[in-house]
Amino acid sequence: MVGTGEDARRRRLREAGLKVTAPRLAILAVLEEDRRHPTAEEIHQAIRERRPALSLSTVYKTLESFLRTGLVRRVSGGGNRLRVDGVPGEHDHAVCRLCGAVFDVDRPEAVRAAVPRESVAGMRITGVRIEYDVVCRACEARQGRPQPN
Amino acid sequence: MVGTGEDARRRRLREAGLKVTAPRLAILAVLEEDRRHPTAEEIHQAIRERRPALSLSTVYKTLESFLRTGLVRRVSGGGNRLRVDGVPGEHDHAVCRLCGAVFDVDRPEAVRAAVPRESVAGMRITGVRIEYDVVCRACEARQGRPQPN
DNA sequence: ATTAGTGCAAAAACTTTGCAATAGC
DNA sequence: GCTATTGCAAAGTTTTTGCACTAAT
Repeated sequence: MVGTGEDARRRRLREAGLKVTAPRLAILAVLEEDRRHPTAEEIHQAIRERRPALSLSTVYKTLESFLRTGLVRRVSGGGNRLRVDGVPGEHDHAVCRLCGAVFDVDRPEAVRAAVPRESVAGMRITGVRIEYDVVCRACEARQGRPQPN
Repeated sequence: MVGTGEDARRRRLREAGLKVTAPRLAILAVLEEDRRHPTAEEIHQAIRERRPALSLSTVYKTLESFLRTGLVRRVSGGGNRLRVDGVPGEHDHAVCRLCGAVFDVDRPEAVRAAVPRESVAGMRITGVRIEYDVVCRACEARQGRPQPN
């Protein structure tokens, strides 16, 4: 187990070679708690309630450093906005093609076993992302009036 | 075989319920020929050489209609820019984490067999996207070595 | 003490929209 | 002829940048 408290967050940051700062701890905490894979803007909003000083630009810079050091991975999610997944562990995502919501789904053992991990087409693999396009339940229910996108 | 000539393109458009127009044929042709999964801007540039009137806004509108009718599928590619794949057939993508280049890779039989196709977490699947994060050869050569992570 | 990280404002990049003109069916 | 599609310009979003300041190591 990795642990979910602030201590664990400090450790994760240090291990990634990043300085431990309040914005980073806060962003990491939001990513752990909010499993909807919030956009930069959403993270910013969530933290601003308690820390009004946090700037959106810091959120972007922080996500960039998290991405660069592998602390989080990118998720396509809805539209073209930046979304990341901060929860470690091999799992995949289902993205609603109508509303853009992102859901965690776990990776079946058979898939785990079959997917290449070392290299593909002669290039070294540093990560594998599997995404399912779906229509989520809320949108399925709302289907009478499909949303233009 | 699907065919790669203009006739085939006309047919694909009609079957998707879209009117056959010059911009659409041109965009479809670029997507077939340029396997780098060009961004909207790149498609625009490529076509402008021969058809200066084409507007970037038409490229976006067209890609949106292709996406909506399933003529192309979305690829995450580098950054958050819109990139699509217009080549039918089940294949996946390797995305260079440094330069954002996208390469087609085929889906091994074992993966094909293992990946869920019907539903996931109770939601109906309409498509599955598998993406490998890699460092492409050009970047590997340019950087000395990929970033440890 | 050093250097990475932050916040602000401004700029850049990317995408969408409104509308009149045009072309496909 | 009717309607979808186009092209342009303008507006809207999202992300990046420069820089002076602050805080972590």
